[in-house]
Amino acid sequence: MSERTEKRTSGRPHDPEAAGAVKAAAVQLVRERGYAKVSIAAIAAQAGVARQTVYNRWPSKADLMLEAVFEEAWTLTAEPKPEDGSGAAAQLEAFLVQVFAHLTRNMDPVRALIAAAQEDAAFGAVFRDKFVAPRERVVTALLERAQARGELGAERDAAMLSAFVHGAFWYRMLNGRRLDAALARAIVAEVFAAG
Amino acid sequence: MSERTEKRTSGRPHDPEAAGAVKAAAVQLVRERGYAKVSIAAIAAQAGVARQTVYNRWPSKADLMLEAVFEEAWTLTAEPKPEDGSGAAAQLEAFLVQVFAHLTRNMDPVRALIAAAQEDAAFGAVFRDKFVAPRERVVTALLERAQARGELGAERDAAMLSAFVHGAFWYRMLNGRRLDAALARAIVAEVFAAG
Amino acid sequence: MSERTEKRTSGRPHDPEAAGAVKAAAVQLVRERGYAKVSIAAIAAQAGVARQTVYNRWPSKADLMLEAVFEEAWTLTAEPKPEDGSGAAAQLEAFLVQVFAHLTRNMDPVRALIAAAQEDAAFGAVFRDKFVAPRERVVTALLERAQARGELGAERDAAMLSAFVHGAFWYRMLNGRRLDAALARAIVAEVFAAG
Amino acid sequence: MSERTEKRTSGRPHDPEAAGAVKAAAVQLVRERGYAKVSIAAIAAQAGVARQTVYNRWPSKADLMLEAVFEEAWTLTAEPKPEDGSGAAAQLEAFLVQVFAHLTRNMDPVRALIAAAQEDAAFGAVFRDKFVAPRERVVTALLERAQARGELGAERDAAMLSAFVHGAFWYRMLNGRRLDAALARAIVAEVFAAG
DNA sequence: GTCTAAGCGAGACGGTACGTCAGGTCTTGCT
DNA sequence: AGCAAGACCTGACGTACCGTCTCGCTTAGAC
Repeated sequence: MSERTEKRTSGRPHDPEAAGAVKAAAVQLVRERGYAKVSIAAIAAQAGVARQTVYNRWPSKADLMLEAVFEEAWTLTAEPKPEDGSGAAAQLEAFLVQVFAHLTRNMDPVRALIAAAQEDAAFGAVFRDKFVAPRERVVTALLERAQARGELGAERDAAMLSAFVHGAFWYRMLNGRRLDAALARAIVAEVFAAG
Repeated sequence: MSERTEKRTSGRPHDPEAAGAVKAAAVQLVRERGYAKVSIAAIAAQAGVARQTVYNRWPSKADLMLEAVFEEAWTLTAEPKPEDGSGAAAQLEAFLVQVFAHLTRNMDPVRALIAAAQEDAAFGAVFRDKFVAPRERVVTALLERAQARGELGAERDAAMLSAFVHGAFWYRMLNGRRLDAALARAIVAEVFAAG
Repeated sequence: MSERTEKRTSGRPHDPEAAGAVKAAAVQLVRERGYAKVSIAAIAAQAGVARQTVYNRWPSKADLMLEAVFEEAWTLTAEPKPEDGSGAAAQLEAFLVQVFAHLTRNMDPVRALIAAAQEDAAFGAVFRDKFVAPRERVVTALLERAQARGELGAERDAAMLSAFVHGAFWYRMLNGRRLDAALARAIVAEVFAAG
Repeated sequence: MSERTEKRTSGRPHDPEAAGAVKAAAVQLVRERGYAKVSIAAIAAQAGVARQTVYNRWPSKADLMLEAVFEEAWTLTAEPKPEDGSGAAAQLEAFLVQVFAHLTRNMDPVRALIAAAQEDAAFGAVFRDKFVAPRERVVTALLERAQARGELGAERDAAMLSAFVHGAFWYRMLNGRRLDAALARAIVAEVFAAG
């Protein structure tokens, strides 16, 4: 995620294990106690690392969390949907099921990250660029393909519908409800309700 | 908002000015600096009130904020939509315009409250009961009336559509976009797209 | 102890039980927890009395304590030593044994009062007038009678010796040692050592 | 006073100036306002140091005071009395004059420390070990040497006399009287009165 | 028998200080 | 030059008391 291209010429290199240990500790502790109750000191201690080492790499707890939680998600959902012959509705449902599964496993950290994005504008921008926007684009592209193939009315606003879709499960998630297959189905049904 | 039925039988009564001053100070400071950068001490100082007085009445900054920001909103949106002869689409749009106006004026505190609801489960429950659920019910009821009058397909899921509607502007708001009349129009258009 | 001569003409009279309950609660709590850890609120609660009622009667915790602890001691030691025919040494020893018994029973409150007298000059003055000076005078008078009867050298400084005597057991007490009959005997022995 | 034998192997070392500044500020403020009216926050501010830094090093105000006030006194009185050929009475008087001078300069902090020792048993123990006991031993040793040289009756109880001596000026000091050369002379006179 | 002054239980109020915690920076010696 | 360790400054937290102040309610002696 942070392939810093500038080569540093001298000095001790970054401990390759440190970053991983910190991220693992961060995710674990957040799942155990919740984001707000985890301090950087606690993460460092859990990782067996000095507190400064955390500061050396991430400017804030939220940035660390973003990297820790979404490393896996990134590769997972960034890949474009393959044209597998199924209809757009089925593709969307499959995508949502996949996303819901990941979110459900990381519910607390994700909610915490969305919260952090509200309170810190700079982090919010990074969060949207790295996490929110790509997913929104995936759905928008999917819907546009559906329109091109006549599966969705050409007069519909694909970008707005994509926001509807994400909004629907954000709203559920942020209000503490479950994200399950039934929800994915219901969302898809409403999106395609008008034929 | 706080129709406390239990009569305080004895003891010095609450200073009626203090609560108002604190809430006013809270709203003002949050608008100026943002929720996270406002301390309870600063609110108390701005209100000309002892810090303990704030703790006497509200268990947390979020609870204070909830009361401070939504006192007005409550009376505003709790009132049932009058049957004014206009169509459901127009009613929904009017409702959304009204809500958007209030949210826009209180954007930062509202985002902060949603964030707080993510980090503190107890507060989240209160927040949902007092603020989220009533608004959701207003829209659900509106859509159900629309179904009863044939303005919306009977097979649609009114509750889910209501979540769509709220989700759409939550998603926008939480990602730092404006809530304007165009959005209200677009939401209504998509909801009623399928006739 | 507080025969306020000014008669109040009207109004509800002081509750006669309140003062007693407060003093009893004060002594009990101090013996249980130590002076510093007892708040006026706790005393009032224990006495089943409003906090203000305590403030109505005593200007400070120390004043309350002084009255609570020494009501009994006052009558006990204020009475002049009877000329009972025994020698001055025996009289002094008897007096010390009596004082030690009372101090031992109220060790913690007494130490707390001496401490309070160090930290609050106004209270210190009262403490000395009401408690310290009378006891010192008793011993001084006793020693002067001893000099008059030739039991103590006329060249000795009775006032200084009295300070020696009190100093000896203050020093012991303030350093957490017991005040027992052996100490009384040793003090008397040294005072009369020079014949 | 604090020969901490454990070597700190790593980590940032204590700021050598901070501790000194804090102790100086503590002594100064106590002399100006009295112990009870000095808060840790005020000491830290006066020293130009963070409040937490004070908590880092001393568990309580009393511990800080003990170290601040008696650093000088420690070296002063811990040194054994040189055998300078003068008599025990003269030696004792010289010692008392020296002690009185130091106490007089630090009257308020010392009284506060004695008070603190009454209210906090743990601190009291430290206070006695570090401050009271050594001084008592100096006098006891002096008196025992006097006995060995026949300047003081062999039948006298040196330890008790030492307690008399200290008790005499504690009693004076704790009752707000001055500690002057006349008192030193009077104490010595009474101790050696019996020859 | 009202009136009225004062005590009382209760508890909010303006304050001050407490001790804790976290964040982020800086300074050691070691690798 | 990164690392482990840890002291440092900053600032907010929530709690505990303090002493004062209002309430509504007794409780008597004065009118």
